[in-house]
Amino acid sequence: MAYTKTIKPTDSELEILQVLWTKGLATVREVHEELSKTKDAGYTTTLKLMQIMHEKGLVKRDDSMRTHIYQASVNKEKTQRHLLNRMIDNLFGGSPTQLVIQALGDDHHKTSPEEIEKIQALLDNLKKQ
Amino acid sequence: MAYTKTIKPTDSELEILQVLWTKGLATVREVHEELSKTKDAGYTTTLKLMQIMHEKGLVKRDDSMRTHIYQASVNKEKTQRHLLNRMIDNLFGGSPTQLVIQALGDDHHKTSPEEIEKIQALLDNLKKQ
DNA sequence: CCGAATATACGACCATTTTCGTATGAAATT
DNA sequence: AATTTCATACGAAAATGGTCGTATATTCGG
Repeated sequence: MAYTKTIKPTDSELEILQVLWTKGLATVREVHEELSKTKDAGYTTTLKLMQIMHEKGLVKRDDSMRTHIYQASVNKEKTQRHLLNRMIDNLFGGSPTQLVIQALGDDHHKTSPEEIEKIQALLDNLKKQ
Repeated sequence: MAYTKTIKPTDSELEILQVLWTKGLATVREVHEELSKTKDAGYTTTLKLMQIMHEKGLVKRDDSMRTHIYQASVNKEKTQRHLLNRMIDNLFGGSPTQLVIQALGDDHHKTSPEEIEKIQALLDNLKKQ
């Protein structure tokens, strides 16, 4: 579908998608409660945001009841890869390797030995193909 | 310095920074020519953008001559890591491993065997520390 | 059955980003 | 010297994102 070409959720939309990806189905109130833990915005703000996301096709909703039920309509992994590709092109000159190097060689999110093993296993797999 | 905390270049600013990181020093016209290859915007648009970036401290400039000479004032790698960290937190639940997995297991930018070797070497190094 | 609570819709405001037109002056061309 | 070219500065429109107030309708508790 063509929509993958144009996924460009804003930061706020991404926060909402995160919640929906975790919960699967959720009402505006549920999403809002979740966001309230880390963010400070009014209920109608969240509502409006989700309405706009619905117009854009980022979320689906069941509005057959008074309280609408939302869910993400974009796939989590696909969205992640899409935004990652954008970043690779815009910021790393098209080289995923450069991105990986920066991601791993950083001390803010330091990578544990177990995770290193995991990535190495993935690389071994990739090489065999 | 505190400025690393607030690096948040817009997409347009990032395009300009890319050019400056590559060229080192450049005039507005040079940056604009470069951008014109892939983008369609007027000269004064690029100029204005770069003036704003100067106000924000994203670029430095030598204005002792009629034609000003610009250069990036933010470090490339530092900016990359900063934006990457934002993405890790916002989109990958704080796990750089998840990001790396998505980046490598993608077929749009496929990773060559040489690059895999390079990453593996990096990982071996990381493990030793 | 009535008031309080809760849900959606919608319009409007404000800040930021991106866009460009135009003014002005310096330099180069003829 | 006059004209064209090219550079910066600046103002302001247009687009976008985020915020919320208020109107209206539905549901629920007493």
